[in-house]
Amino acid sequence: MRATRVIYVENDPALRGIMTSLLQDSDEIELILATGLAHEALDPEAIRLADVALIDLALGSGQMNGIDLGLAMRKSNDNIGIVIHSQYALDTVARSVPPAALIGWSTLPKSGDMFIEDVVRVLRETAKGFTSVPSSPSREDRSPLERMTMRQRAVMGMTAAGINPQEIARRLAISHDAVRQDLSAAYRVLVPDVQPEDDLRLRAVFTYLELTRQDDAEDGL
Amino acid sequence: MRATRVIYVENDPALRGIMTSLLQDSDEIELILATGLAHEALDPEAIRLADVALIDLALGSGQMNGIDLGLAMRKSNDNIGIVIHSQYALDTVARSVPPAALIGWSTLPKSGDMFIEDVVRVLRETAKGFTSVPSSPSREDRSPLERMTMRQRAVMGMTAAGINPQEIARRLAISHDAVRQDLSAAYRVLVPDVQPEDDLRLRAVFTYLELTRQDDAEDGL
DNA sequence: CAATCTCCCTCACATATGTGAACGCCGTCC
DNA sequence: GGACGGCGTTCACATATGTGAGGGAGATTG
Repeated sequence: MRATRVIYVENDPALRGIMTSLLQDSDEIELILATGLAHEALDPEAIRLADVALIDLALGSGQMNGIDLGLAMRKSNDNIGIVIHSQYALDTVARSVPPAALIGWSTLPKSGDMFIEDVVRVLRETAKGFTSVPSSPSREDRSPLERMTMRQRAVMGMTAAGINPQEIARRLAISHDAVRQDLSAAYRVLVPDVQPEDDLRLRAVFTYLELTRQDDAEDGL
Repeated sequence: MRATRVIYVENDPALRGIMTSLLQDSDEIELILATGLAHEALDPEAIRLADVALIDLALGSGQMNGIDLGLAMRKSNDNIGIVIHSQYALDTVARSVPPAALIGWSTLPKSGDMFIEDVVRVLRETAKGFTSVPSSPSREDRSPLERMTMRQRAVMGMTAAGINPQEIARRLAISHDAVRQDLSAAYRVLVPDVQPEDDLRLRAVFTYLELTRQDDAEDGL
């Protein structure tokens, strides 16, 4: 089995140095390019040779982000694997990359206790076309609050404060009908399984308060 | 007026037998459960149906006392009346029951010359929410909760639990119209100064929860 | 560009809600 | 006894509420 050829793009020189030497020590990896500059990583020749690119998500000001860089590299090599390396916000990958182009994309958290073996494994599997992007808040499994629009949240918030729909309409400068539509939509999200004995508005307010209270608690962490 | 539904808990089989037959003879009383065992009296279904419980204070060794049993029954039915029956130490009721939970509690001395009519009267009044323990608040300065009928509290309690009026009507076996009247009356007490921007039902529920939560806090004192 | 999506808006309609009015039923108080 | 007050019940009626249907603007995809 030949070594997996890797392009490595990392903004931070210290981290780049460490990872570079670790990758060079591995005989499953052939590091063909390591750089901190996006435009250096866009060398078509290198990209065509590479099996996979390990790219920092935040490449610093004045440079494109790692996702855009990965997409750009795909133009020179349809089948290059892209591993996005970041400390946080790895779910932006799932949101930013068109689903059809997502084959062969992975994310790799920058954690303090990472092992080079794991990095190597992710690189090799992504090079083979495996996709492991964290199931991001897409569609079904977003939290109820995330599944509501800004204005639906505003309307629910005011309702939960005991303000009636007409006053909400006045304060938000929208029609009474619009408020009721927002409420209705919010109910669907907050009370997905309405029981015949439920007081819909109260149930919705209770779940809403529960959810926002939980958020407050998380703010403190 | 329909018969007052009673749960009777008395340790002493002899007394229980006599009282049971006396209560059964009264057509103002419907005895739905008579037992000497606290755990039998904790049947949630019976408690929910009952208007009032007549409970011996000293239920014998190995059982909780009548006050604790009464408090426990309140967990299945917030608004059940509790009449504590005892030969002595009736003032422990006032000391043991949190003041705000004391609505609808009465004491009944076990005297040799008691008339069944008196028992019936105490049961019926306690069922209606009347409180007759040593320190009963005067009519003038009653808390909002005390200014509500027992049934209004029941209706508000269920509303605050997110149950809609038709289901409340079904569970309390009263008409939908009656529920709405009770709600309306409760709103007047709980939200004395309605602002034009208020959502009346939500405001009332919030004050109600506030008031009953205060009761919970006093439990810890 | 056309096809979708998403959000927002309006309209219509079936119910639900809040409340005044009026009556019946007890108890209480002269 | 009669007047009275509180509670429960029912009725009527003006609004409020919840939701389906459908249309429009703007962004995204193919």
